[in-house]
Amino acid sequence: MFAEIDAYVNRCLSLKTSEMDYFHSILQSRKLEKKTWFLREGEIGEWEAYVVRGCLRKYGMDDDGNEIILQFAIEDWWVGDIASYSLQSPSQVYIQALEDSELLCIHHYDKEALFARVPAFERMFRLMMQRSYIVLQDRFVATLAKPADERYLDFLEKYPGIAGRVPQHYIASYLGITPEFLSRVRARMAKSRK
Amino acid sequence: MFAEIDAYVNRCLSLKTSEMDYFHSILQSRKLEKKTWFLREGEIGEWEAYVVRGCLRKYGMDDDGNEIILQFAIEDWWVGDIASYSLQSPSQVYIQALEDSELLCIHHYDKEALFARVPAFERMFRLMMQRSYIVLQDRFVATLAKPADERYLDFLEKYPGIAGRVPQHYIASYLGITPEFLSRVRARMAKSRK
DNA sequence: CGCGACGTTGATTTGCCTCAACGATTGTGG
DNA sequence: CCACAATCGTTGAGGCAAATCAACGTCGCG
Repeated sequence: MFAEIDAYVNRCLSLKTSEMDYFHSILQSRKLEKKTWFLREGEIGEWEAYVVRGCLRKYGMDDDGNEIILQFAIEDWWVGDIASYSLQSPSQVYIQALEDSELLCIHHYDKEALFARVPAFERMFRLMMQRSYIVLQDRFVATLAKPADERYLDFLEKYPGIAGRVPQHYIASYLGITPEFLSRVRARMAKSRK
Repeated sequence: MFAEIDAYVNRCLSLKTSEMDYFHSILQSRKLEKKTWFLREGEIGEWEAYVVRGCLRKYGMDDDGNEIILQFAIEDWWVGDIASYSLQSPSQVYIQALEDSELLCIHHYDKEALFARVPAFERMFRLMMQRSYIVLQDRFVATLAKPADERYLDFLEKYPGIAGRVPQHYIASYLGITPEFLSRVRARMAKSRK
């Protein structure tokens, strides 16, 4: 049950058994059915989750009611609304399972207690935030600087595991384009490859 | 000399005098003249900087040679290329002073040593990364979801201190539009306000 | 079977870009 | 202190990438 997350932790830290045991003791296992929500807009993001199995999406709504996908989370990723979680303020995003999923969840309070008791975990979550930031910045630059077809190819290359796993219109949203336009991009690409 | 950064630290941590002294001992004061670079593309980002006084911009280049502004850094902000700094790999961005500036710089190795000696600093930099991530995510969503004129108004409201301080075409770049288009946006707004 | 979720395609529109020319301001060397 | 060059902002004409709106085919599934 803890095999995957332990490997994740050990990639960043080296801990005593007792510290690892404490970490395990605050994790809560949870199963999430396809199409159910882990977090809804307006709720306080009290939980952060490590994905053991499955696939989720984090998304927000713009003023016209269009969804904007902020993140896909598959195995070995963390997902949560950092803004809401850290400020304990109402969330502006939704987090929803796209497949039946298995999570290990950590509560805000338990995380703070964890930091107090095993400060090394500050490091793990710092490194996690750093990686998230780098990924987001790359994506931001690409969205401004590259046309949609290149961004689509980049996505296929970077996340081959996700592309075949989620509906196409979610990928369009992740890329910052409409489903219709992604369809045209693909049609154009298929034609030019012949 | 350390007044501002000490206040920054004390907002996150409470430290002993000896720990603070050690922190001071690894900081290196540096002045940067207007239009000179703190970091250039291709260099390794060995330094991270706290801005005591002045104003800098961090920017990348797209394939057509257009600049994309990733961040403005004024007083009480940190600036550095996290990707290059944490991976010690060649930077893809430039960091340049827009005014004569005064920085407190910390070297990659000294930061690691600091973490080893005073683990509480992991917390400070974790919180810093979190805030940066939240800001970037907001900006990303706005760039996808809102038209340029709204983003411009948001910017004026959010960073009144920056808007009057840097050339307009840098703000355009920050907003993800061309200088010409920002000029038109402003013209339109001035007309409709009459 | 019938219905909803999904992808495709066509016609039209639009937000923003490109290129180009032009004043105004700033800064700088002689 | 002036002359000249950058730098900066504005404006116009034309173009393009992507959005919008709408219709239609196709699956998977209760």
